[in-house]
Amino acid sequence: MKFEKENSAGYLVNHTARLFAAGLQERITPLGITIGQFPILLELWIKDGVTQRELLEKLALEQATLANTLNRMERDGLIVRKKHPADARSQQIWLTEKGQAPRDSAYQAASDQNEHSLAPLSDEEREQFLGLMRRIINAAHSG
Amino acid sequence: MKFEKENSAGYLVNHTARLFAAGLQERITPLGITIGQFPILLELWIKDGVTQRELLEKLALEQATLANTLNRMERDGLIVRKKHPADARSQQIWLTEKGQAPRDSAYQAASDQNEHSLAPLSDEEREQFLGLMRRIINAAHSG
DNA sequence: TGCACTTGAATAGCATGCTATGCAATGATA
DNA sequence: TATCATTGCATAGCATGCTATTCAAGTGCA
Repeated sequence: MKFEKENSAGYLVNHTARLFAAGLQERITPLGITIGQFPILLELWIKDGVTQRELLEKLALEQATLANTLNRMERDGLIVRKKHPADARSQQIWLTEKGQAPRDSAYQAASDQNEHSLAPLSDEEREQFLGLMRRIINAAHSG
Repeated sequence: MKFEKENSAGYLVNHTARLFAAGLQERITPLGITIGQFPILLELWIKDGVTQRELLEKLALEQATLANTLNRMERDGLIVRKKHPADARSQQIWLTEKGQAPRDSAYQAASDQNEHSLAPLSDEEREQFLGLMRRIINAAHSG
């Protein structure tokens, strides 16, 4: 039997993901944010003042991963947690000024990185690529 | 300005990679190996007795990442490091019986996971998917 | 030969992400 | 109302992967 990693979807997708991550990392480090914080910030830039649970519903992360990343974001001054008025177990998560500021630059950085990594693909191929991944993800979550 | 993560290649590829990783993890845990060890084992199953540097050339990893994972593999009894006869700085990395044993089951596990994750795609689409990723990776390494 | 440069590898320190566990607040129910 | 289950979250502990640093051993050259 044999197995070639270069023909393995799992290996290739892992490698590809690390390339994207490294590129984005480099672009957003100057903004004072990190790649793990990025998806969380994307949600908070749409709507903050939410609970961790509400945030979790929009993110493909485990609860513990989110809690840990929020800890680092609070440490870094990007967010604050405030008492929830109706439920003492939970807190509302608010962006600070420092968390709000990098929004547009971060959007731009992510767009630039996507453009850079996808440079070898035509527009049609880029759409194919996104579509294939969406189908893989949907299938994983349903079956 | 706005930015939707579900339309971002970087976000989707990260999510997809985590799905593959989680699935493979589950399949190979019973074999006593982990997903980080997997690519290294693939190379050692082809040829062991090599130096860390030779191994590194075949893997898309940083030197420190490889050294750390090899440490855990040694701790877990999958490999042994033996003195290199000609260069005291380096060592030869050999698979133990425990490192050799899971080979065929591991190949099968990875194939099964690929098959499972790619289930929603036709054969042609799977080839497209692999081809697109190879082009992204190649472009990243050359430009 | 002696000294500087390079190479091979280990380590420190960190972020990301996971599972498992703990715990307090809330809710439901007898 | 007292009890038990559920919920929301934090923490411990780990693997993976990165950058930066260190260090010993080898190499090259004056």
